[in-house]
Amino acid sequence: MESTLIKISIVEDNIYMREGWESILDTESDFCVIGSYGSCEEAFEDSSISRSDIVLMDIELPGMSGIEGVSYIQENHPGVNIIMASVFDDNQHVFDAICAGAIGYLLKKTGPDELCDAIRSAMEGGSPMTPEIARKVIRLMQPKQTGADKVKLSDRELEILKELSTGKSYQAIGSSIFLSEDGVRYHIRNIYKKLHVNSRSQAVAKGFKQNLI
Amino acid sequence: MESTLIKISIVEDNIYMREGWESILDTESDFCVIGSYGSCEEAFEDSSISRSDIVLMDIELPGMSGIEGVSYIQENHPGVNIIMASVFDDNQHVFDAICAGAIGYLLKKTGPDELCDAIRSAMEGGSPMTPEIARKVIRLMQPKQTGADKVKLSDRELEILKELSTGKSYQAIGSSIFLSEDGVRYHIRNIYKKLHVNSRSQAVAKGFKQNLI
DNA sequence: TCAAACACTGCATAACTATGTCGACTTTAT
DNA sequence: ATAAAGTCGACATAGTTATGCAGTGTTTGA
Repeated sequence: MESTLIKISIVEDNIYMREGWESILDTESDFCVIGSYGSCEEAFEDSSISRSDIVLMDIELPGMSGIEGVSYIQENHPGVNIIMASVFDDNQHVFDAICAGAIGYLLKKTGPDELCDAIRSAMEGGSPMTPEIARKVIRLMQPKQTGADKVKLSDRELEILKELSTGKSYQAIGSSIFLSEDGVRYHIRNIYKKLHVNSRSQAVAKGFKQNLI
Repeated sequence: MESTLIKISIVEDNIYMREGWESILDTESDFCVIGSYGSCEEAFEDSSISRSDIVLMDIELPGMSGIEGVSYIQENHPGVNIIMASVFDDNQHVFDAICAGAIGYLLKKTGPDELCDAIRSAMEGGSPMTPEIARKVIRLMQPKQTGADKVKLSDRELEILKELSTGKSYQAIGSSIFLSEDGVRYHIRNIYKKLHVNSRSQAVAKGFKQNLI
């Protein structure tokens, strides 16, 4: 079912790498490389990005970085699927790229076949990643608690902690959960004790850090 | 390089499904199914989970759910890699499974070859997921902002927002960043304006929601 | 049945916060 | 060169918060 060509643009400053990709993709009958650039600035002056199905983008680029490039494309041409390619596999790069809106993340050591598979997978709604990157992504999502300082708040306390994060006063919280102002005070004291804090903002911060909110 | 057997346990209540998996895995020379159970309770009475390299676990189980099972194994036998299998591919199930500590997530429609590949990939540090699940995971990580209400805080404001989340008073913040109490007041006013809030806890909450902190 | 733990209510107060207003200096853009 | 925007210092004050102490009623377990 290769009825339509997959239109691809490439942004990569290393000319050998770029030409390597081009020749790999050009030999596939269902791919069509419609743009090839050495920097984001160069790419964004042209219109082929907006017509692309897939953009293959390097992270380390002179001038505007690949991460910034992803944000730009996301803003201006949502719908274009961006696959990042990098020699880096550290958490920060992966995290930044994904948060900026990339839907896939490959390492440059990825072989020709895997590259082609990745592009087809991205077109079919997948998110191509090397297995190691996938594991990293999973680890990034998992709450990184030691388990030692894990805290159990009661349902009532959780309810009130959520209200706290909305900035309500004792009185306002009281009326929204049908409890006296002093009742709210009582629970907030206990929340503070359990979380080892002594202010609303600290409690909210801990709540977020521990995925309670 | 199949020098060592990969030890696998299965937790799945549907007997046909379970026996299907067993027979698939048994035909592979590098796999060894060391335990097979219809529920978490049954599995945890035995010792084979702790000796497993991989646990293949259903999400929908009678009694203790697969999600709870993952948490239990994580607590008691960290190091055991758990792959969830489910007919569900909705965000909540995927998210819960991953947060509980699963390192892979397959749909039950996954074929025999993919199942075997997934297990080998998990052993090599990967995170097996169907392409659709991978996309879901990526989407879960991406901040879901409309872009309209996206806010830019200055470096100074960000610095102070972080201090706010630690519960410091105006005075304390002032001395830690070498600014007068009133200077801190000035910035906090502006943070409130930009974030459309009027309390510290609200500001901190928004800061977390928008990944500013 | 006694104690202990929990879930509140009530009250008091020092400390802190949110917010308005005025003025000064610096940087950036036009 | 003038305006606009951003960063700060000062002062005032109503309103809110953090926290201590003292009760009351209910549930749970020994």
